[in-house]
Amino acid sequence: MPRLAGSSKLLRAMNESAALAHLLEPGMLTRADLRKLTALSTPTISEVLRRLTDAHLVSVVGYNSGRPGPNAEIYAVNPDAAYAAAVSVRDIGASGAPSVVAALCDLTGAERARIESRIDFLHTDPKTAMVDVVAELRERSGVSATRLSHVQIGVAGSYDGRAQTIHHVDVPGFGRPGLVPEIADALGTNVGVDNDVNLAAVAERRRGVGRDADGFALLWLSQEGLGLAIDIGGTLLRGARGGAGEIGYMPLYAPDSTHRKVDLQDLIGGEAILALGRDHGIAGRTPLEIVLAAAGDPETAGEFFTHLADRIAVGLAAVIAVLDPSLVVLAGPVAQAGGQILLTAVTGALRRAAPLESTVAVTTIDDDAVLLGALDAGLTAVREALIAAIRDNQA
Amino acid sequence: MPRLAGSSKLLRAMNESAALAHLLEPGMLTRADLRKLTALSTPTISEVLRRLTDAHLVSVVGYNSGRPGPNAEIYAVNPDAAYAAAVSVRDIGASGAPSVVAALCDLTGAERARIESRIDFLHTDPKTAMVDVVAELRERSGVSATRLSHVQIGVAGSYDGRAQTIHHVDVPGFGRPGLVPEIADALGTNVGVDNDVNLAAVAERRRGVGRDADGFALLWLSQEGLGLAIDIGGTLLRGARGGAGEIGYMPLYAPDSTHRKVDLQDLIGGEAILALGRDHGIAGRTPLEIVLAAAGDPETAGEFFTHLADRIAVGLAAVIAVLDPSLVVLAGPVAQAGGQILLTAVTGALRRAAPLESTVAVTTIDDDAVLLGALDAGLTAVREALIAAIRDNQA
DNA sequence: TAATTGTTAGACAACTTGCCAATCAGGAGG
DNA sequence: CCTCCTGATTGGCAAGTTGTCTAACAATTA
Repeated sequence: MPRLAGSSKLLRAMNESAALAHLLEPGMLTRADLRKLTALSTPTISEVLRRLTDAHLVSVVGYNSGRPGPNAEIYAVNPDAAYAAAVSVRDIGASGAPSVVAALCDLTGAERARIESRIDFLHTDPKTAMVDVVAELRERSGVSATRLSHVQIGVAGSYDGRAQTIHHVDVPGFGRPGLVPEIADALGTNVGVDNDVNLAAVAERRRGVGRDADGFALLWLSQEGLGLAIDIGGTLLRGARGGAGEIGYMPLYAPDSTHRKVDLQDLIGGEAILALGRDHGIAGRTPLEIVLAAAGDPETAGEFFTHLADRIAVGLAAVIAVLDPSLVVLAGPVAQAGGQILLTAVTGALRRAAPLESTVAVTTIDDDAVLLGALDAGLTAVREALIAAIRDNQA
Repeated sequence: MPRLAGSSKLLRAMNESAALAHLLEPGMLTRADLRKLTALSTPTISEVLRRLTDAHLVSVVGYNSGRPGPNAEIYAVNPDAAYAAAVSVRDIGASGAPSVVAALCDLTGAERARIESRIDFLHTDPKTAMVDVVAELRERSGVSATRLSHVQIGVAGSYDGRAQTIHHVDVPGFGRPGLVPEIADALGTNVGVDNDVNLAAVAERRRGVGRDADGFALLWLSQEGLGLAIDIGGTLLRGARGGAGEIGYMPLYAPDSTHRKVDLQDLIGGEAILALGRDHGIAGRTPLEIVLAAAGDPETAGEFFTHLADRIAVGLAAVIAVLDPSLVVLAGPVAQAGGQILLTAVTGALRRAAPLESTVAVTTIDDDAVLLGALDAGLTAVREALIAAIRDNQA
């Protein structure tokens, strides 16, 4: 595919990139390992490593012992070569949960700082909020501004990468056109924005049940709403204007037009779960409380989850018919609360409703999936930037 | 991305590949053109072209005149360097239309032969049928077996590339596991199989309204059934088992459970169109006849197409919610018969039903879209094989 | 002693720069 | 109108540069 042409300089750049790439996917590698991985000769590997260490990108972290001969040097990427930060922004809601969660990690992915705070975006400008949060992250972890190369923002809304604008956001101020470039400018780093559900899918791909899947669809059920993320071989499907997966607005077919227009949000959104809970006599003020209560009450649980699963299957059947994913992941606070009971219910409902069989699973991520996914996304952005920089600076 | 490493041989291979790739996307190029495209120096370009001509992959096709200096040689890819064939297989049906349409083209895409025939697969083994058809194509065009490097088969069914098996086929015999490798073995070429709708989308991408789209969804409405193809930046989304886009089986939500289970096929499949025609008093024995009759009868047409469009919008709304395509293409014989009237009706219906706005268009391909798409797909396979062969033979 | 690590030296392959001859278009002069 | 000169372009050749590979070697450890 890459119809790339060039001279020996390109060759060197490629070889360095390849070595760095192998060292980045968490590897403590000796020269011999790299020789096998890249099929380069010993002198070349030595030269490449010399350059990378000179650039402070990799360093010797240990020595291999126990085998005949000199102890081989073990190389690893320098954790402090670059950092990535992630900020997860969500609507405050009634729950009083923190509206901003942020973290910073080094090049190996180790988390160095985390902040949770309640910012009222009705009275705070998004740009200054982002700048302040990132500044505090840097302060707490002692990271200089120059070494922080990417900030990944996650927000509930669809991000139009072409227009660099966030659509369908509930959080005040974030819909303003031109905001993202402004933030990038103020931060002095690269800034990525993505849908929160998409970022949760990134986390699921790297650390969750999606690790070995060649693709999956992730249905996110939260207090506020629902969303879908589509992972195809590790890359996310975003759609023309970032609107892919906005299935909350998916209209449902009603044969007799006397019914008012129904969409999927009406079926499995927060309000719908509240109503469904009431119908089954389950107490709870929020959707999450209801699902938790149902999961803890085996008697009524079955009925409740069967009905909920039938509704979920309505949406998933359409998704499966269109995408044929090998795996469907249920995630988000509500789905996580439903746990195994919900999983078996949905599996059964899908077997009845969907023509193609897909494996269904519940997320295995306990931590804040959106934040972790944002960290992961930021990290890969940093790594690709490093590799590309090496490829270009010398070409 | 390609963390490729190597030595000078790789470099030469890459440069030759790059030059060939530029010559393949239909280009009559001089050395100077290639210099600008590849950023290589004159001696290198000369050497590369010398090798490519020695391999009979490219040749001088003319001379550039009118400018000062010697007339520059114009190079182009040798049309006879390799050939691709395409076979479109469809169920015979009641129409008596040919069940097999096949064509063969050279490396530039020029069609050299085309065959239409009626093969009754109840009494003919698919393998021998394919071999015979390809043999006749070769005979008519005078192409030797060694130069035919790829045969692309299109069939109404989902192809599982991993298991190399065709699922959900109506044509007898084609569902047999192991058939595709057998055909490839008998033909002695590479064989690709794909869904007919997917191939129509390939044609739409290369020669139709999808040419400049960064992605589109193509809804195929034919006499027999319906299908969806999803193009994302030029690559087709096939799903885990090739089942992506099988929206005929997409179940529709019926609020009151007294209704029997309805799927999209029941709404806009052939039978449904027949029934809809009857309801509107439109005569016709086949769905195509009905739509043609409706399109020719302005009085009842409006009503008919409005109702049909409403139903189409039901399916498309789900697709749009999941994928957010920038363009939706209506294709297939039925959609083509509906033409502009259907287009405006669907556009209106979608504006009412779908939350995201997508442009809708009708296919602009008059010829057999599936066959043309199969040719295109086969051609790109041949080209990529050529490029890869150059890249590998010398690496 | 044998195996392994990492360095050094020389050879090889491929690309680039710089130079040169050959070629063609256009304009000036006879 | 014909001829010749100028300028631009094409393509080839030689020398130089860059980068990798093979091979030999010193050093180290079980």
